[in-house]
Amino acid sequence: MKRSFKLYNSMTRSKDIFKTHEEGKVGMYTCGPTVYHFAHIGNLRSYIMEDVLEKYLRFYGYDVKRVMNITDVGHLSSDADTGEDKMLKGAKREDKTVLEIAQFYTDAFFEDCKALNIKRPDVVEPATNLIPEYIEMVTTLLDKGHAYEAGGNIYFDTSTVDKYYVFNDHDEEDLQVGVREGVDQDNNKRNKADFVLWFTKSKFEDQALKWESPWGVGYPGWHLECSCISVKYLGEYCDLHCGGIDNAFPHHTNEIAQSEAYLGHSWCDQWFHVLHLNDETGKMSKSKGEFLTVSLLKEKGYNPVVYRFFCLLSHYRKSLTFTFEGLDNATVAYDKLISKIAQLKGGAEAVDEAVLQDLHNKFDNAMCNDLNTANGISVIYDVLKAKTNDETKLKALADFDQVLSLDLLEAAEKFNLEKAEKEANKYADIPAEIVALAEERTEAKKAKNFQRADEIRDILKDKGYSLKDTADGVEIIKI
RNA sequence: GGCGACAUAGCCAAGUGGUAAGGCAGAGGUCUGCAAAACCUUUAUUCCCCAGUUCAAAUCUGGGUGUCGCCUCCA
Repeated sequence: MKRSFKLYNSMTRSKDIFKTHEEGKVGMYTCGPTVYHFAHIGNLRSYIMEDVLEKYLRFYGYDVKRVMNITDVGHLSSDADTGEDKMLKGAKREDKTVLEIAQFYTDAFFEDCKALNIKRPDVVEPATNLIPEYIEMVTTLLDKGHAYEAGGNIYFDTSTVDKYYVFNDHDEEDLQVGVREGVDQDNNKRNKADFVLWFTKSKFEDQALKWESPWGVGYPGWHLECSCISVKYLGEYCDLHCGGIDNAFPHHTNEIAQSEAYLGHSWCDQWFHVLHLNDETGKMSKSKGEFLTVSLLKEKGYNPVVYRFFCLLSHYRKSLTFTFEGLDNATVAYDKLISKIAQLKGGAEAVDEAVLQDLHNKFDNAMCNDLNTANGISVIYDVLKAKTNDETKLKALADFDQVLSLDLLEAAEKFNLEKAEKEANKYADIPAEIVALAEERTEAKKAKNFQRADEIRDILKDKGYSLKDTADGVEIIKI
């Protein structure tokens, strides 16, 4: 019997049984990055968890179509006249054109994803590719009376939808405008929560990207792209929409309002939000200046996959504090895990199907309970401890790794290769004199002349080498 | 000011009414001359605090406290 997949839904605020509009098929939308700078590892936490979600849906048996946008235009820090365009800011910072910036950071983003074993979505669409679709949506919203023109811009009128605050019980009066520094009130708005669909009166003299529209030359507002890209590739119904928790309001709230107003029916009922990665000072944020990237982790000698492991060790719906101590902890745990897997010898025996099924169920049980990756990982330890043959264990690990993507088998194989190579060249960089002494010590040990053995160890220590007896002989380490 | 989430050992973390998973670190042991590695065993009478419901609460309810997030940069 197939287990039902329970997933927390931010819209209902409860763990619900996952459902789709079309049997067996999932249309999944992910809010992609704004490509004005490198992604930091906090951004990537969301993409890692969404990747696990996507892979689990496939593991479960769904046919998944996943769509992601790339925000390369229109993401302003505010609708008011002081708002900055993030892309433009990035371009200025690096003395490049907006398009160069977009291309560079899009490529960088997918490189980071690759390092973290995040699969590229089936469809990746830059926002600037769908201008005609945006114009069509805004036109329809104006025709239906959901939008209005004021002060040169087109706004969405949030008072025209039945329920605007879908994720929380905000009271319009209690919303504070300008909580953040640098955000001012826009007096063109009829309601506090109204948002811009299309800018025609460009606030930026040097705005690089502008398009003709029925309302004059301008550019789209930020929220429009996700609605249009989703409708274009997934049709009128989106089964599952993902993103970081900070996007729930206003971004996702606005997407829902405009999409439903445009389509005339409900659009997406299931929302998956990943909580933030914090550092010791709070939320990790690009605007604070310093932020951690994948390449920085690599520079410091960390394996990016270990960061993925670190993320999977905790639940996506809990904020996670990043510390290097925590990452070190994860590194040790990961390396131990890999060295244990490396000792498994496959191929000799037949897979024990009953045990394999049992392990599979255990893993599936953890994952179908709101994607409990921490429990999923502890099933890896269950596999290693299971009373069964190595072939069955390897099969089970390969099974889980379709979802976890922790390189369990690949890293183990690499571990063994490196071990063999190290064994073959173990004395390559060691002077012959030292090797001779080490061998003499081994002989002394065999002859139970421990005094001489320790003496040689001391001599070698003075010369800058330490000895470690291993199962395969003696290892000489340069200090 | 409003809205929301979270609080479990030295650290990370699971747990969704039936008597506290797992990992890291620590302790003890086995094995090796000693180390190291490996393996085995062990580590929370109690889950932020105070009431309440119940035969039974980390789990449910009410009230506190603390931390974090959102309220037009963010994932």
